[in-house]
Amino acid sequence: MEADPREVFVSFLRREGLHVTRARLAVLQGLAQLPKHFEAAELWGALRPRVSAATVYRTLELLERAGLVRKVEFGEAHAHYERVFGREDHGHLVCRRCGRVGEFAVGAARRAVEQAAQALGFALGEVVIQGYGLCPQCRAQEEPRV
Amino acid sequence: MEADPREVFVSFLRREGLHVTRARLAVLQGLAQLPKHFEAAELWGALRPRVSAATVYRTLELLERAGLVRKVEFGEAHAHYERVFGREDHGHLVCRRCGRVGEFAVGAARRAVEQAAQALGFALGEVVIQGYGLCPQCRAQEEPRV
DNA sequence: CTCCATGCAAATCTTTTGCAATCCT
DNA sequence: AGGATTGCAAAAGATTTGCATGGAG
Repeated sequence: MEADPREVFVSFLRREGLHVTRARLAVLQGLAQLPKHFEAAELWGALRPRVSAATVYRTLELLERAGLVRKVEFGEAHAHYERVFGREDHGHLVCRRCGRVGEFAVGAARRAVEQAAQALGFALGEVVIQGYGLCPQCRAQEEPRV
Repeated sequence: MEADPREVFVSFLRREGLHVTRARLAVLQGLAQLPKHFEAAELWGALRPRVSAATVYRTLELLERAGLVRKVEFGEAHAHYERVFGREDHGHLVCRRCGRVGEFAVGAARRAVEQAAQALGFALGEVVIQGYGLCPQCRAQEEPRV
């Protein structure tokens, strides 16, 4: 089922009584042309027709609510975003040196969190699982021989 | 072994050829009087003798390198920090409404991440596992009856 | 004595907001 | 028409940095 992102977004907007505007669609389309992970500034710079930064942020929030985008923190000063057109369930391995991001499945890990949430009485929503370290490339460069 | 935090910090500073100053010790001591999780501003406000905000940030970075503090992101605009005097291994459950934070052990979950890191060739360092949702209190308030 | 560290204030940077003009429905 | 949305520029916050003065080794 999980239809075309545009469908999803438009439905979302209608449902919320919001307008389907050119700026909003431009942002949505911009997403498709960027790597899966991106920063607000990158998206802003890639848009055509141009959309103001303010609107980009405003729209990112809507896309998040619509379930098409996820905000992720990689330990840097600014936020990163992740396209979520296909609702996978995965964690991130972030390279501390070059920022490269790898993904992996989190089946077991997620279950552990769900269990903990239940024990503490939390109604669990999103789960974030991230590992920080050195990617293979930077690792090789780092230890030329130890 | 894992001695007194002050010992750890002083050793760290010596090892790095840095000075053991009054401001640095004040920050370290301030940590002990705050809840386990705190924000830079809270720490800054609690210090006596007074230490400038700039120095608080500079010192937090040193404490992080010394392994006494961990920077954590709870999805808010500003960073949060966590005291790590006893190197536990845990994840966080963050309430989206009130910000309350619960902790839980992450044995199995961590192993899953280690396994993924190995598969991808990452040299794994820190692992962050966080769940977002509603704490019991906010949950009760949220669904007065659905 | 020589650097390192601190404070202060200014500078950065990202994200948010007020408001008048403009666009959907 | 009528409320929602946009762009612009200013505001807001958190964190960082330059630089002269004071402090640790």
